[in-house]
Amino acid sequence: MKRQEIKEILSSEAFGSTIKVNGWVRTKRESKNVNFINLNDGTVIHNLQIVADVNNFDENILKKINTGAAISVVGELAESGGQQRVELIAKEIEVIGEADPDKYPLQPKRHTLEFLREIAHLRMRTNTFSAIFRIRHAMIYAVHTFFNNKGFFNMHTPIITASDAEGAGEMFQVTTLDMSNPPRNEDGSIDYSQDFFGKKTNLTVSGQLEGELAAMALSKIYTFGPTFRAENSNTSRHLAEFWMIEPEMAFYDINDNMDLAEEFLKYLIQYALDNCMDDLEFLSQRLQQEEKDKPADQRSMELIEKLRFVANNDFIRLTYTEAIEILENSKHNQKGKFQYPVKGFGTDLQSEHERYLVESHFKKPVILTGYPASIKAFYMKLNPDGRTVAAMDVLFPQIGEIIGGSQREENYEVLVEKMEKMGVPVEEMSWYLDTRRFGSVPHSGFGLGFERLITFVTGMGNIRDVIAFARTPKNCEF
RNA sequence: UCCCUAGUAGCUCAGUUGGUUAGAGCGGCGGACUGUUAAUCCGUAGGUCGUAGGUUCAAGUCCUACCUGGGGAGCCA
Repeated sequence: MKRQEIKEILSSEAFGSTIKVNGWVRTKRESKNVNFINLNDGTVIHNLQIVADVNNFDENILKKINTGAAISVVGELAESGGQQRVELIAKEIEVIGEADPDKYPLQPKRHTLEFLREIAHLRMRTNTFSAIFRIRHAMIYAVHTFFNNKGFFNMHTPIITASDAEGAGEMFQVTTLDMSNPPRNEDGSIDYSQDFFGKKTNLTVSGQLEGELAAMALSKIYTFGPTFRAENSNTSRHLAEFWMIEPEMAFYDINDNMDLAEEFLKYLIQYALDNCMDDLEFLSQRLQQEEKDKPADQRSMELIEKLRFVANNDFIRLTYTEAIEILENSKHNQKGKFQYPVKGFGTDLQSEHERYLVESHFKKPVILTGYPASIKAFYMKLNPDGRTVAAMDVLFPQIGEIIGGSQREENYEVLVEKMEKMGVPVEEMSWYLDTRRFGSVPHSGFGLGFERLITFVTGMGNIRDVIAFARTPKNCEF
């Protein structure tokens, strides 16, 4: 008999028909005459209630039906008199895999996210994490759908790279050399000519530079791949291994770039609202339980309301210079409430400043542009004023920078000059500079941290809870 | 990497100014009862108090170092 998935069973009208279902036991309630088993197979957040008449089953089988056990049930679909619409009256039950209740860590009780993080191999079996990973899948699908609909081409850019000039952070080295006895040059330095690729190599910190090469041929491309940063970052919004989406578009200026970024984010959020409502409602309820313990002024907007708000309202766009002005004139600053006082053009914006703009001043997502050239990467296009660049950061409440991007410097001479000024090795990058030598055009792109998006959409507080197995400093379990 | 904070039963926590045999709730197990909803009620087992040193007649409690978790900062997506 073919197994049916709980998602379809729960919307079925075929009362009286005999069906088979497989899944994992969430809870069992024992009565004198019947046992109630809540079964979940991960296809949907809701459980199917199995009703087992104790007189029809061997006591030893019922005893093995504990929280976490995998079972297969054949039974008759029936209307339920309880909280659920349908239930399954069991005729046959097979215990496929037992779960010793004395040892199985997930018991029917509230667990903290910190504890569940330690048992990440089992936490997908909880409502919270199964919801998160279903939403994560939907967002992956939505990313590809969005770009495909717009005529973008997906590029797989290299994971291993010899370029250490991307300037996006510390890199993980990739080597096959014997670490305890590496070959050495006469001066004592390591001889990488004997390494696998004949040179020093690392894991990629960004696919952008290769993405630019592709955009100079295919017009509009995007990458969606793993990204590795060996920064010693211990925060709720950083991972050493994460997934990044990087579109790159020829003939797009900074305004086209902003339009795309805003449309993209709204599309993704709307997609979640249209396709993941069951899971979002569950996560929302979970969050509201948590919020109950907080003082009223620290509570955040309800999850679904927040997502609708972002999907339906225009983002605020302003320049760095305007932002500095707002911050300088704010009562917050004049009362000295910023830990880092705002002192005119050139000061790098701190988290507290970004949060003030997004969460207190505008209460909306903000796109900041026109940053001082001195605090941004070499490849960003220099504005006519000669001191700012066409950079853009999209700032979201709670998570801060969700997108970072820019129009790229397409002028060969200007780019080389900036590289030399910032210590980027020009000769090693000649392949990159070729795009500016031959048929150079204005172009733009940005990077979206996928897990930061998922953090926002699910309302989770820690980025380690929206990736299956988080890699962070001193942590590479599973 | 820096600042703050925590580590006591499977989980979440309490444990007074250092003072006898270390407590609760949840979960587990046993039983009662019941078409139940994380069922309810009664009973029961379960702890090298993060690790290593130190102070003291006496340390879960005080001191030092280290490890790990959490919050914040920097770096960024």
